[in-house]
Amino acid sequence: MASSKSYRAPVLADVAKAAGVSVPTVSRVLNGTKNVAPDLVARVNAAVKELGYRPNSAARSLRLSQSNLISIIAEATTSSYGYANTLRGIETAAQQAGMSISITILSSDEDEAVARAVDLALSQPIGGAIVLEFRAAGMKVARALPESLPVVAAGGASRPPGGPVAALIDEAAGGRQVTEYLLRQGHRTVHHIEGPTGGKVSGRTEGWRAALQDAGAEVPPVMNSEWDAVSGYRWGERIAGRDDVTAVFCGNDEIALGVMRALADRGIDVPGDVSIAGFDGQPLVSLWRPSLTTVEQDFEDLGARAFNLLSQRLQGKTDLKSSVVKPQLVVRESTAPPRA
Amino acid sequence: MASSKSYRAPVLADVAKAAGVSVPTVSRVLNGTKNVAPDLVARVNAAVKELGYRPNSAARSLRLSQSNLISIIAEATTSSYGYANTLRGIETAAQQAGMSISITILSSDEDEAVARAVDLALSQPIGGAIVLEFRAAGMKVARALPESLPVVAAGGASRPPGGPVAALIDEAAGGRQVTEYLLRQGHRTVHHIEGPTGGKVSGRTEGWRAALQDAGAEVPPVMNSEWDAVSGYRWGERIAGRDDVTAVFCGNDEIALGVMRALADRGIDVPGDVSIAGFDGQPLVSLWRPSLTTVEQDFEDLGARAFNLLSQRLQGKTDLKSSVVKPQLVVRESTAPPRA
DNA sequence: CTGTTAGCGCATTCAC
DNA sequence: GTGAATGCGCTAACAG
Repeated sequence: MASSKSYRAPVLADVAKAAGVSVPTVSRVLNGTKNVAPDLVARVNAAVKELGYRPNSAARSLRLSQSNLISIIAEATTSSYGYANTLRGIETAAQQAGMSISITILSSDEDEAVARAVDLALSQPIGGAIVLEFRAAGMKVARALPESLPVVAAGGASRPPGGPVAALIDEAAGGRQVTEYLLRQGHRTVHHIEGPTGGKVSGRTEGWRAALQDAGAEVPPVMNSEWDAVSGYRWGERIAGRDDVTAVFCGNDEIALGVMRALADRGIDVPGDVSIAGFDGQPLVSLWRPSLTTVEQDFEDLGARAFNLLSQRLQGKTDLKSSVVKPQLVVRESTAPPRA
Repeated sequence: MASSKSYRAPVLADVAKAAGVSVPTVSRVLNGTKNVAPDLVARVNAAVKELGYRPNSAARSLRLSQSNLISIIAEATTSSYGYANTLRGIETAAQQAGMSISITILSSDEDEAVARAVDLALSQPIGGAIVLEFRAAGMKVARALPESLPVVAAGGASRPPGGPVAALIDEAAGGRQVTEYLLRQGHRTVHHIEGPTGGKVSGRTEGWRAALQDAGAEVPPVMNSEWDAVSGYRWGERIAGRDDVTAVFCGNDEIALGVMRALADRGIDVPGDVSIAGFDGQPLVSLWRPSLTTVEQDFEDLGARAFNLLSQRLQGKTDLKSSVVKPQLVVRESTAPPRA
């Protein structure tokens, strides 16, 4: 293989010379244009393989002013689960389509950070972008991107109209499912610990509230937490002292685990004294004791849908509808009817 | 802003015209070349801002035959923790250096999958690559990449000489630490559940074995598992029946959690009857009951080091030494002296 | 200090 | 069918 001292990657001209044809002919063969004599095709292909030729994508992008690189712009998340899996979903779908992905992480939702991230993303020859938005700030990014760039959003937030097309998780449905389930178990009401929503109303919270209202149950004040388990633990400590709380729907699995640990440390039984439910469906929560009832989300599917949407936009389709993934309630040991 | 019907991104010529100078002058201003009259600099900068000019990176890459895009090639992992955090470490470091990352996931370690992944990575104008190798197959990728491309490896595996420079986690030290600690607690020996190693000997296993041998302790047969918790659970079921097992060092946290759950389901007390230790240091394991003793690894640091190594190679430095991250034992509730 | 010229690798006109 | 010429946007060399 390549082992000469100063190695220069072969270009079309090298292939053309090796095959004894002209540069355009090689180009035609490589791009599948018809009207090339079969024997020339064979000679060109042989030369390509012989030299290990690879098209120079910079030149290609320049010439065609299009690219098979798409950018993913994502908020930094402490919880890696949803993020990593959505990414995997996008990457897998992109790979099948022969496209590459680049990723840019947003360090915060401040304007300056947004601008820097957008600059960086745009510093590559990208054909489109996917904005990953599980928390806030995604809209800011979408707005900062040039209008000429195809953009798709992916995430759980309920979206105001007018934004880019999106692949969404129907979080409201998930919040409703788990709340209705807990009410059905006989709880008078369900408390809710919410993660930081960045000003917007979380779909999880919407669904929870709607379910309570529909059932005529009291809607207790929302408890505000960070997304991590330590914050959940702190809420667990507070809940431990209250006997009006019999069921808690937590904004994500980490919070739920933190709450459960705090309750356990204080000798409060889950689900005997309090039922706890999470949101996300991280694989590990099924091993917990008690294993966690939670709302599972198929993040890989979400990622795949986002890519497919973008892919269609890239092909010029314009009347795209947002794609919605339904989360699914998984009942485990951490929830039960209230103590009689 | 841009809202005309057919929008064409401004190019240098547009800026030049707007500023009333020539194209190269604009280029000089943008690239910080000295020897440009201050008033021209000002006019150019104004025009740039006015038009919202962004350099076309495809043209730039083509002209300079270099790129500020680097590719990360990673094996698909079920556990997202180490992967996601290493990625974040790389991305953060890259972002500070003004570079972008693209990522390609290896679907398997078969030759064909490797070739496809390499092709895809190389289909972008990348300046270098980082191969993420926590399991096997990384060397295959490194070999398939052109020799002219700067490559750095990152991961935990002990590396045969001759490969690319690498940022490494000293897994052997971690395995040794945890094993020595358990022996010090009074265990006669320490059992070990190993993940799939893809033919190589895991550093974790090496360190474990060395520690036992140094202490003159018996070296029990290694138990082979997958990396996931369910596989761990199965080993837990088997261990539950054995009273010669008093301490188990698991290849990762997932396995450890699986083992603990299996033991708990059978009424076996951890750490009273058996001590369990993990490897990785996922944040959630501190919330477990009992909380898990484990070997923490700083994956973000690993990623940052890998990028820095690559960055230096990109700047032409050639005598680079691999960089080693020391993992750290964190003792929690899941380990204790054996029952007397 | 500034503008003119040239060419990176490729795909696409256009002649033949 | 095929080859010769052109230009995508940019920067490095050259002249002035």
